[in-house]
Amino acid sequence: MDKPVVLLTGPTASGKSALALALASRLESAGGAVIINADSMQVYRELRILTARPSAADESLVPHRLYGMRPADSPWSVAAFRDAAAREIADAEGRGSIPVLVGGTGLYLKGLLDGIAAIPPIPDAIREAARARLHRGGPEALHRDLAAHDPESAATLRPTDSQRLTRAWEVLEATGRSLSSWQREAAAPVVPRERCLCYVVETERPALYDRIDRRFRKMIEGGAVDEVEALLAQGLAADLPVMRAVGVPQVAAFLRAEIDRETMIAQGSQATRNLAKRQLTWARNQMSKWDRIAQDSEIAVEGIFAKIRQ
RNA sequence: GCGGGGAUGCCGGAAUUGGCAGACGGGACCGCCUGAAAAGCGGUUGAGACGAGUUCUCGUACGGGUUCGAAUCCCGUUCCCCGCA
Repeated sequence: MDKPVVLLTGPTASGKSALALALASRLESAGGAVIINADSMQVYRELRILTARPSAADESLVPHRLYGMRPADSPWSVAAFRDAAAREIADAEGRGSIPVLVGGTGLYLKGLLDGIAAIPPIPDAIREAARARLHRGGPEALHRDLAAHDPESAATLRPTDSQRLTRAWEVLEATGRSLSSWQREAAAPVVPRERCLCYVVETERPALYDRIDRRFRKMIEGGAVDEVEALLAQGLAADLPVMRAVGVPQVAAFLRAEIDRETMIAQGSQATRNLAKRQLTWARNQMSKWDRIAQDSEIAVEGIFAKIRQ
């Protein structure tokens, strides 16, 4: 029988990475494991501290893939992840290792299990034109324009949802087809669900929020400000995904002397808690069938290990 | 002690200067999610009651008063801030 693929998720600061590391170490005797990043921000090379990426020491213990391999000016995406993860999973299995995908980006994991519409890449010029249109007329105007040319997609989007409206517009412009029609087509899963062992790390919310607060402060004390300063020194476009990583806007405001250090820490912690809240909502509703595992690594690791040996 | 200013949901703060208190923002909670997802977006949120909704009662530090009507005006009390002693 095929070896399983392990998927591990949970809110930020829930201890996913440590759990993955413990599990991968435990799997040494069973052919080994490869940890594959399913997080939208830990891919960016420039942000190790702020994204709580596994340390170099951790990476030396067990093979880690898709971490810090993307320069800040090259946007990652769910489609890029799907393709890269498919390669990494196949590669790991080719060597008899068990792929362990870890990350808090629910959409990426969904893309892996359910697939994603086969929309071709959109040329940069069209993407930029769509954004320019948004900035010129605002989301309501974009919604009206979209409704005139693609009523089906427009009907599914709120006039305030600037991001999805822009996406629908650029897809229509580039492909001549409605985003809705693309999304109606059956998408191909990367891994069949039957082969996956899917886990959500369970957390107590007050304790999680507390851990988030302490961790963000520690990030700042541990060099996050320098990290962002170096990133900003590259003079990249402000709308790149990496610029929206939790902490980057807050540290940037501090560097511009708009807020003081404590305000930066308070706002960064707050943004992280807001993220965790959204991740919890996603897990509760989109991953309701996934197994829940305790934060305690020993128990969790043994539970997953036993399941793999079956 | 004297003079001046202030006290409004969990928080910051609105309220045409006597006319629907709590706008707007934040937080919290609930939810949406197909190539930016650590993103983007929606809902609820003063308290209580019942027949459960276009319902009723209470509610702007506390106690009185004026008025058809008070967060707003008057008197007293408490606390906070600023200035002077």
